[in-house]
Amino acid sequence: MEFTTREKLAWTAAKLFQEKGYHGAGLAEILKATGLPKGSLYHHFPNGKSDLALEAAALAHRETTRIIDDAFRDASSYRDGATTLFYKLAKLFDVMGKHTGCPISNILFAGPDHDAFRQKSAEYFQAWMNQIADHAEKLGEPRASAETEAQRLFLVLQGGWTLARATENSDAIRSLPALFLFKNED
Amino acid sequence: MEFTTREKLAWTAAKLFQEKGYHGAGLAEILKATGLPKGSLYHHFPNGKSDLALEAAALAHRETTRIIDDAFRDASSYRDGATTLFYKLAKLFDVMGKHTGCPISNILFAGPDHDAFRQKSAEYFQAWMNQIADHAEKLGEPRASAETEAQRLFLVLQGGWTLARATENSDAIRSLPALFLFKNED
DNA sequence: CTCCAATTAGACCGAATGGTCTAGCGGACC
DNA sequence: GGTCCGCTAGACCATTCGGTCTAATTGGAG
Repeated sequence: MEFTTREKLAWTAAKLFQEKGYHGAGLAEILKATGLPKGSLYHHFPNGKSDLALEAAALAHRETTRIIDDAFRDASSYRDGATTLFYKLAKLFDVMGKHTGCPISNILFAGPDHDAFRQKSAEYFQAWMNQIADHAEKLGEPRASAETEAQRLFLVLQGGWTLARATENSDAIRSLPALFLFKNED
Repeated sequence: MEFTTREKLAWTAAKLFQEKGYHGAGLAEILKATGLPKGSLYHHFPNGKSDLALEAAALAHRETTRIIDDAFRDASSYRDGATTLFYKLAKLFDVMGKHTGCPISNILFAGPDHDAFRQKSAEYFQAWMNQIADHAEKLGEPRASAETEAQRLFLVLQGGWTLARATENSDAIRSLPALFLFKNED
């Protein structure tokens, strides 16, 4: 994997912020994990920690967007795609070490600039739901129903991830399809 | 409201931890909000911040337990009780200032003693789900279905609360009954 | 090779952090 | 009224925090 210095910083920060939250992860810790000196950080992110957090959140957002598209690309139905997505995310949770939370809320809810950060989180969440709704529509759901389903999926995923984190067990995420995808009309 | 010094500390800490997370809220800030000196804190909580956080989480847990019981006490059906619960929590979210997260995850996920804190969170979450399942059973649901419904309610609530926080709007919580309580079998 | 901008390197800083410690207040009890 | 003890009060401490600054290094262009 070829990472530029800037990318290395953002990825490492994203991982640590997701585990410990914005205030829980210190610059020294992030720098030590990358092996880079402080000068590099402030060269690439002139505003320091808050810039880094914003970039880390943007990175996590793009990555998640990619995972969603992957899950739905070859899906034959909305249910199929959603189930694939849950399984992909459960696997991601395991790979990340079972201690990570939702990147967006962990990075952006507790940060400084309370309002700017919070606004970004709402924007990212909405983007995910729109993206999922688009896939649902493409797979045959009427638009209104597609949007409802997308919101349901998002809500449930947040809850499942939280429970997985508390129990250190990704089964909480894997059980979501059974709980939410196969009890409803059509 | 008659508060002992210890209670005042725990309540204030709970509120600030919920808004800013364990590391986001400093002792100085908590102390300033209560008007108490540092000596009082370390008299009542010899282990300092981590003790205080544990007590704050326990407090939030008991309070939530009380709200759940209240919501289901006079309910004529599970749906009825669950709907009341969502509305009560939406109101709580508004009263708390629209910036609070789930007390348990905000206090316990990011704290020190990683494992002890995490274990407590799993314990509290499970207690809530058991409590809701008991209410569901009492209201006529078969045990297995009651447990499933309780888990569904918990997951959805976590997600709804997160979305409410991002949008600063409790409607995300108020819309949960429509999204999850009225589309299923029976 | 020379030069120059981009980047790395890390010493250094003031402020804030969680935590310790001693002094003293004030009510209960004899 | 004196003494004792639970609690309040806040000065003080070492450490860590995010952030700044200057010097060394690197790599490409001429």
